[in-house]
Amino acid sequence: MSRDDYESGVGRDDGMELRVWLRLITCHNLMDNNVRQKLHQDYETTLPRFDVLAQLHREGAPLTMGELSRRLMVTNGNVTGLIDRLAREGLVERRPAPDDRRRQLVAMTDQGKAFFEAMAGEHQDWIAGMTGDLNAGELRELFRLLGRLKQSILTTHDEDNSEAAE
Amino acid sequence: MSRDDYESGVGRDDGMELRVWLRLITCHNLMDNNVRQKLHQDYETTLPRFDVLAQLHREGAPLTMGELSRRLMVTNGNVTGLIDRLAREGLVERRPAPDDRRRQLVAMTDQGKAFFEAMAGEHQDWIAGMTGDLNAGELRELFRLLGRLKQSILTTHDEDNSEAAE
DNA sequence: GCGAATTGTTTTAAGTTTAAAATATATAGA
DNA sequence: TCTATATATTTTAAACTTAAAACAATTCGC
Repeated sequence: MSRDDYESGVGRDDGMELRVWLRLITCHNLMDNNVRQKLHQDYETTLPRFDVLAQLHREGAPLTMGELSRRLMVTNGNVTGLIDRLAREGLVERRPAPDDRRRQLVAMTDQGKAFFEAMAGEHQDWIAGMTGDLNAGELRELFRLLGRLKQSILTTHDEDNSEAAE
Repeated sequence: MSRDDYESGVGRDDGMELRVWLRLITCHNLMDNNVRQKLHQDYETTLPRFDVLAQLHREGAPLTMGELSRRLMVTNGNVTGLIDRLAREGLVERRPAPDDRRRQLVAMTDQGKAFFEAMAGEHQDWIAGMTGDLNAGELRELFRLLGRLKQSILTTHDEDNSEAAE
C-alpha cells in the first residue's frame, strides 16, 4: 500500500532542485512517521518529547528554553508547552537560572534520563533498519551532500532581513 | 544567528545512519521553515494548504479525500480539516463521487488554480535559491542517493504487521 | 541611576496533526 | 437476501505548532 507519495505526478521537466526537495520530503515523512508510530506504540510518547529529551541528554546539562528552541528549530511558545507536559510527566524540571532571572533552565530528572536511555538504543536500531540498504560509502556520500545542502541553505536564504540595520 | 541546530552535540561515535538522519532532519527543517515563512508573508497561506493545491494541480483532475491523504502522507482526519478550510476560502470544492457515495471528490476552483499558479513559480525559485550552491552533478547524485534511501525505507520498515494473516 | 532598546519566556488565537471511535456505504459469502 | 467484512470519510480529544502580542528582566547610552 501507499505506493504513491509526495513525489507522484512531478512533471518530467521540473527542475532538478524541486525533484531533490520533493524526494527529501518523502524520505523525511516516511522515516518521521515510522519513528513517531513506534514511539507511540512502544513507549506511549511522542517525537517532540523524545527530541527534547535527546537534546538534554546529549548536552549532559540543563538547557535554557531559548537554547532548546534554537536546537529544535521550533518557536519559543512551542517549547513552553512541551516542557509543561514533560514536567507534568516528571521527566524534566524547571529551575530558575542563577545569573539571569529571565531564564529558565530545563533539567532532566533521573526518571527522564532513565526513560530516554531506555528508548535511545531502540531508536538507533529503527534508523539503522530503515537505512539498511545503503552501504557505508553511500551513507558517507549522502552525509556529505546533505552537508553541502545545509551550507547552501544557510548561506542563501538570508536576504530578507534588510531593515535590521536601521 | 541559529548556528546551532538538530545536529549539535551528536557524539562522535554515533552510527553514520543516525548522523545522516539528523542531517536530513536539519535540511528539511531549514527549508520547510523557510518556505512556510515565505508563504505566510507573501501569500498569507500555509504550507499544508499549498501542498493540497499542488497535488490537485499536478493531477489536473479532482482527487478523493483518501487519495490526498495517501499522497500527502497524513491522516484522513487531517485532510478533512484542510479541505474544510480551503473550501471556506473558495479555493477548492467538494463533489460527491458519481460511482461511490462514500467518496468525496475534491476539485480546484478557478480561483484556486489561479492562486496556486501565482505561487508556484516563486516557490520553485525559493527552492532553487536554497539549493544554489550545489552543481548539477551534486544534485543528481543527491537525488539518486535519496532514491536509494526511499527504497530502503519502503522495503525495510514493514516487519510489524505480523498479525494481519490471522 | 534612568529611560530606551534588547533579550528571554509565556500567553493567546488559530491552524495543523494524530489516533481512535463513529458513521456511512460498498462488497463478498453463506 | 442478509449478514459480516472491508472501505471511505468524518468526528473527537489531545497534543503540536506558529505568529504575534504581552510580560519580565537585562543591558546600553547617556
